[in-house]
Amino acid sequence: MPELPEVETVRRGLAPVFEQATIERLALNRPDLRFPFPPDLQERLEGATVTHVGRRAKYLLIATNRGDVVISHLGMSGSYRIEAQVGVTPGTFFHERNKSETHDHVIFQLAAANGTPAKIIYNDPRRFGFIDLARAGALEDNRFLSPLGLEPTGNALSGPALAGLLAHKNTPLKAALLDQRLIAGLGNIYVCEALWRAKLSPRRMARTIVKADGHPSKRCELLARSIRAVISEAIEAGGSSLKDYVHADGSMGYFQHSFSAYGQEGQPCGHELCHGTIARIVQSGRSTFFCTSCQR
DNA sequence: CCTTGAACCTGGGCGC
DNA sequence: TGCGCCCAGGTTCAAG
Repeated sequence: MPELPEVETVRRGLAPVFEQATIERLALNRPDLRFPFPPDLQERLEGATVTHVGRRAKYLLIATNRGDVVISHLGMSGSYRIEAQVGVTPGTFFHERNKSETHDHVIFQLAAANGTPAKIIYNDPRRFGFIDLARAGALEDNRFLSPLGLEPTGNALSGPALAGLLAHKNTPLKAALLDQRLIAGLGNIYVCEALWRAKLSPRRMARTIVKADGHPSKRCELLARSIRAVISEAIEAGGSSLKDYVHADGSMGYFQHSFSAYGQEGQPCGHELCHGTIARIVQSGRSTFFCTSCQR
């Protein structure tokens, strides 16, 4: 599910509830997700107050007043939801488990501060997500965060910067853009969308959009712009809600209605004057959608 | 070091 | 209704 725009949308949904709230209790309903939970996760979080909910690439960063930072990755199917606890009847002790609750793995029970008490619940059917814990001053040393490349938000991802990243890459563009060590935050959807916008084939070797002197080609400049644009537009739209994915507040993102390539197999290419059709191929085991006519 | 492919999981959709 | 197969937003690890 979650690529950078979805994680940013989750961050924006969680921040108002999480920030300034004290974690009264942290419930772990199993010993691990993709990896075991840090052994001291509960003792370091219970009683701590959340000071900030941030994001790096596809990672949520939940900082506390004790100098700890929870590093949360949502894998393919992870999601957070908020449950305000109002009108809980003391006699109601039986609650039929619905389907989604069977994959509630982590529950942050927040203390009632200046409002109603709430729970923030991490749910993840496939359990590809994971949680790590680091000291705020040592995030650069974290095994998950330290290898990450450029954030595709803001202006860091310029044409020349992208050329520098791709100059010696002997992989198809698709694989290069998915490599989190180069650009951090893109996933299968937004790579397909960015390549479609830049009219570049996902099969093209990455280094071929860099000129011999190391300067970016026109297409490389366009690709950098396309990546920044598709990411910022998706964030504006509240991310994409595929399948059953919804935001922390239960609402749906709507960027999926703007897909030009991803999932559009057999549809006509939307580029002006192009009469091509969107095709689906498999690259390194994953679906790629692109126009075989205009994407070169 | 570089690149590719399998593995990790569950659930939904489809054809039979 | 059930079974088997394919597919899904990501990452790590082993092997070439």
